[in-house]
Amino acid sequence: MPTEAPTASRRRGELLERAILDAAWAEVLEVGYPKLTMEAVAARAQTSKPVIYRRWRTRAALVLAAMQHSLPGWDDLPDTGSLRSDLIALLQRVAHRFDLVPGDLIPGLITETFSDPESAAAVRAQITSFARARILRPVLQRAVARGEITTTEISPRLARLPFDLMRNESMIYGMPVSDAAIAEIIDEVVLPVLAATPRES
Amino acid sequence: MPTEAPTASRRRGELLERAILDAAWAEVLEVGYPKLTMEAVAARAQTSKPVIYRRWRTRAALVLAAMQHSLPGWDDLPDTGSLRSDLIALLQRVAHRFDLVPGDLIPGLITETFSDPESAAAVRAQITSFARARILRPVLQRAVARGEITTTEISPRLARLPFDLMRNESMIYGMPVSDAAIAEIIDEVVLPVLAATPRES
DNA sequence: CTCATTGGATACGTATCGTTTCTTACGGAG
DNA sequence: CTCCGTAAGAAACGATACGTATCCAATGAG
Repeated sequence: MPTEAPTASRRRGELLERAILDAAWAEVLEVGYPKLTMEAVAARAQTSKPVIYRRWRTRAALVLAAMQHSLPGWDDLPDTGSLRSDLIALLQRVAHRFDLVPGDLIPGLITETFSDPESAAAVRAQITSFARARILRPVLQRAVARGEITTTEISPRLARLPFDLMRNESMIYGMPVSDAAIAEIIDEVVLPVLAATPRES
Repeated sequence: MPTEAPTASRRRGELLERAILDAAWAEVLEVGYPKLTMEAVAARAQTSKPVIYRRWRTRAALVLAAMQHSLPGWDDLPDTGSLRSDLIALLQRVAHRFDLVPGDLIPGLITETFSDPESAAAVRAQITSFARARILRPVLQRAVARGEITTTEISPRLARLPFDLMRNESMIYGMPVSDAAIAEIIDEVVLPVLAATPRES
């Protein structure tokens, strides 16, 4: 009787890959990004360093893949009755998503990919994935239908604005973005600028 | 005749401290934050590791001190004639200040101080030093005098807004913030929200 | 059944860590 | 001018993780 399951059989392909990504994500959650080592990931996944290095050339690439593998997708937001409450619900959902990611991970990835434009772009794409998720769009459409605003055609900058402010808040303070901060962002910045902008004559 | 000046004499106190901070800053500029090693700093400063560790317990503390030691202060902004051009000038100055700091440094410091609240707060204080510098205040005062806005009494959130957006831009893209981005920030966000906000009755 | 592929174990040399030990230069007190 | 406490500086420590090379065996395709 072996004291520990000696790796029932030798894994390959998808199965092995998922095991490594799961191990990497578990390591990030447990020890944080700066203390994550390839050796620890290999040990946790019950494999060896070369197997990992064959697939991901750097720690950053591995962890980015692990993050994409582990984070859930975006569900639709229910209609909460007003633009303001829709926005609150949206940003609270963003905040909850941030909570799934250790606070040192995003800045860590930015730092380590800084001198490699390709990986830096990959990190940036992940960070700004809100844009691709088109998560703001339905909120604006409902607001137009209610007559609260006049158009969904806002500039890219404006569409980014709430998310940029959330990301900034999260990175700077390194803790969950509070409901109070969300309310500030919406009431003092987002709603005023949405109200002011599409006023054509 | 010695091939290299063998450290003319043994330095102490202020002089030594400045030499170390200068060496640390030079290293950051040369190799970037992730590749900066205490040994390299010691070598460049012509001293030894224990001397550094006696003063700063971590790499992050050393580099933060080096940054504070090396960055210039804030000069007053000349009156450029309008709120918009004043804001443009202000954010361009912020952008130039960002250019003095390698793009991987701030996220690197955030990452490494993440699990030590005290150092994290020190980093945060440095990052948000715009607030303490009260650099926005005179711009608003002049705008009030011109009749462009009605009050300088804006909320802390609004006072942070331009800087938060600049910082976000800089961290995400890891390159100098373009004049186009500055113009977007001002024309699509800051000015509209300033115009919309202090409208009482 | 055979064989090319690739997982997995191991070990290598290197780099840097943070600390310890020891010597010696400096500079203030008397 | 001398003495002596303080701190600089050199060297070496064990530890850890790096990224790579080598080797063997399990696997699955044909």
